[in-house]
Amino acid sequence: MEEQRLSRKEQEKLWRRKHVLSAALELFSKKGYHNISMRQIAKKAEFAIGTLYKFFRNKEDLYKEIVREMAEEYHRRLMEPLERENDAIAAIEGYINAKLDLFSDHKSSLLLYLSETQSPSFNISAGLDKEMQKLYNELMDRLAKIFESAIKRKKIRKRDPRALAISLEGLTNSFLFYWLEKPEEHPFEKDASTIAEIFLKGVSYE
Amino acid sequence: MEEQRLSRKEQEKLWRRKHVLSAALELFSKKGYHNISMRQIAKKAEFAIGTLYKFFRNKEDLYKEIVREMAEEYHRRLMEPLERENDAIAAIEGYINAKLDLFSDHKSSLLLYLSETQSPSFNISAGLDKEMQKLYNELMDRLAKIFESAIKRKKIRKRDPRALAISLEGLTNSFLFYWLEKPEEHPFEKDASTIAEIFLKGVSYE
Amino acid sequence: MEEQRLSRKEQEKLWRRKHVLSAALELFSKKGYHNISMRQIAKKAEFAIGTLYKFFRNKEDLYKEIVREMAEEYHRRLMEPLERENDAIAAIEGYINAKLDLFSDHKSSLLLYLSETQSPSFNISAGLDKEMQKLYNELMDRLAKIFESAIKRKKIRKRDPRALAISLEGLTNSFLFYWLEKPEEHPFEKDASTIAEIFLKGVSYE
Amino acid sequence: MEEQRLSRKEQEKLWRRKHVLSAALELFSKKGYHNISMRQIAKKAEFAIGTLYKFFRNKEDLYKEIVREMAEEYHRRLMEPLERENDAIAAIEGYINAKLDLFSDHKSSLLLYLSETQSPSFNISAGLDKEMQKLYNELMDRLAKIFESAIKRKKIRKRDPRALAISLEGLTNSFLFYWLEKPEEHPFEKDASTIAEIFLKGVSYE
DNA sequence: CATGAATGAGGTTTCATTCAT
DNA sequence: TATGAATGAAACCTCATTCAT
Repeated sequence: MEEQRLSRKEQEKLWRRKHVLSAALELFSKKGYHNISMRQIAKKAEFAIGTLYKFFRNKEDLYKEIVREMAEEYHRRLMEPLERENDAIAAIEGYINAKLDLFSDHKSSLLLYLSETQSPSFNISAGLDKEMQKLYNELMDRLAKIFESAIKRKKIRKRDPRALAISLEGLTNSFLFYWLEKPEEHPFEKDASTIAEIFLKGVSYE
Repeated sequence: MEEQRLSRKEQEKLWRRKHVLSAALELFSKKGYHNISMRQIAKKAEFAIGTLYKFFRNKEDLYKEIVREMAEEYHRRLMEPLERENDAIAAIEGYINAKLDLFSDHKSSLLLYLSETQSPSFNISAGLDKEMQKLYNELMDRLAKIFESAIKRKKIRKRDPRALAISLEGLTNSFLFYWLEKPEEHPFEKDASTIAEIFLKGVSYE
Repeated sequence: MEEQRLSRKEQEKLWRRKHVLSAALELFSKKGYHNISMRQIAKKAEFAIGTLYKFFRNKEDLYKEIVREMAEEYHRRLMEPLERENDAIAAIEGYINAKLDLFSDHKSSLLLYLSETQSPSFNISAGLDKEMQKLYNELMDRLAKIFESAIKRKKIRKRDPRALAISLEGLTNSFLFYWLEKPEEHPFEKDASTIAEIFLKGVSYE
Repeated sequence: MEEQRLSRKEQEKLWRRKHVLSAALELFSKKGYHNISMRQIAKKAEFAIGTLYKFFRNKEDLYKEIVREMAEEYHRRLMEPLERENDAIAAIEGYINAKLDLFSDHKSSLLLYLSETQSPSFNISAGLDKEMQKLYNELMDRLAKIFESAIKRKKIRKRDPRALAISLEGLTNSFLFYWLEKPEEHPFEKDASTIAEIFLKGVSYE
């Protein structure tokens, strides 16, 4: 609807911008920010270097945009089950599933994402920290709220809801990392239910 | 004792080398490998650039050495409680405590360590991967073995020991990261016992 | 004609490349490869350093290209009279003349050329040796063949044709070097005929 | 006799100096001035770097000393037959023989020598030129004088004696270079007599 | 006196960014 | 508007030379 307002030219520009972002993401996530040059991005995106600078003020901006978009997509996909499901257990299972899907879809770009969300200290995105933190906090708050209500309804044992949220994050991350790094090993079922079971058994009332 | 064998000169050289490593660590962990120049390291270490190259073949070598030393210290400190304690529960509590101490002592350098152990794909330490993986696997194996025996002795519920090891890793990491990033917030007791309780309650019989 | 195919841009690029080569040649032949920096070449060619690297992968490549072009020109100019003239004597006289012209035109660059053809052991152009040797051998073979046929036709005394070729090389080089180093001295006529006479009287029948 | 005046210490110093020169010569003649570092020379000579600087003011000085000594030895050895022999023909044959011996003895270091004598323009030995030129001119003068007297005695045809000297230089150099670069090929007898015959037949009466 | 650790100027090379076309 | 050649700052690294021991 509202995008109708954009002229064809603006539409095209937007589309080209996306194209550049996607090319850059692929390269960055394979080799890292510092090992990819603007020339390489330009080549992959099939634009001239100068054109990239029409879309982004500089390399850092281009990078920030990638991280921002990634963060937003991830946030959207992880929030969705948490907001859709009424039942706490279902919400958590949905969340774990969404995270697993995310990891499967974006294996390599994930490292980029995590290096940004988990170690804001020495990354490129100065100034992005706050935005990212905001999204992350939203997610954690939402998780905490779900735990809080589940505790009230005696679905899970009484514990600090924030601590539970952190726990869930930790569990999912560690399993997903493990699977990411060792795609071949199968000591146990490699799907969301493994994590869900461990977490839920751990926190549930008998 | 055995270090008596080193001449004063050798001792001094070793000390100077350590001095450079420590200066570099501080810089790298604050800004990352690519954002720190040899000139900056030289300045911080109060040596001439050329001197750094007496100690390390090149920048990459210097970096690898840092990561290697860090990894070895961390491994040592985390393994220690696991090998000292006979009781599974005590071992795990000891492990969590050791990890907390580690995080407190080496806040910033830790990010360097984790960026190496957790995302070997686009880091600098080509060839260091295997060493690091070996240490990490040793740790995980040791944890798994402890869980295995605890399960046999019915101390904790039957689950895949490897999965338990991964879980513990995830839980500790997420809490410690959380505390690292938000040193001011105290939604719950910020010590090892919080994690230990969550983990152990989750996995224990009744 | 065929160069019409090159676009104006390509033409200009080629021209600029030549310009760099010529600036570098002048510097190298005055001070030698190791005593000339890329910065100096850039300055002389009135380009930024970075621009040099658009034309040549690195300093060595730039140097090799100079030597290669020089060798090819020299080869062309020296071969020409040998292939044009049917008469052995005329061919030799033509060759000596061509060499004299060459020396006059390219005084300084010649030392570069000779330091490459005559002492392939410790020069920069590893890998260029073979090419240069090939050209040089072609020339010597051609000279030898001319002598062979002249001997058959009893134009010159019977001797090993290869030895005669080497002799001619030696004579011409020594005179030309002599003239190059002492442009002012005139103990005898300073032109091709001096060498030709010495050589031909030496080898001819009566 | 006169060296008795030198104390043992001075003798030793002199001896050590020679040792350094010889080590450096070996290295320089294999790889060239710019590809050999003071460290390498120190190592080969089994001295500390600092010690080299007791003997020579700097790298260039060390190099000049090598070239100077080399030039003096060569000069001595080439002059000797020219001054010993009374007969022009014998003197020339002796000279060619001496040159051949020289080339055989000092194959590699010769390139160093020739790069200095033949292309004084871009070498390291700034200021050495004059000395070298003096020695070289002495040699050429002596050769010229011999030719002059031989012409007077009708041993060889009338020609400019200087030109004959240059010719002899050229012939010997070209053959010796040829043999140096292609030690395996034998198109003709590879000894002094080949050159002597060519030269003498070329210039002689009859 | 001999040593070699330390120095730092200066070399080569890369690459984000600009701007004339 | 899109281009990519040109730019030059700044990176890594070497090595002749010095000087405290």
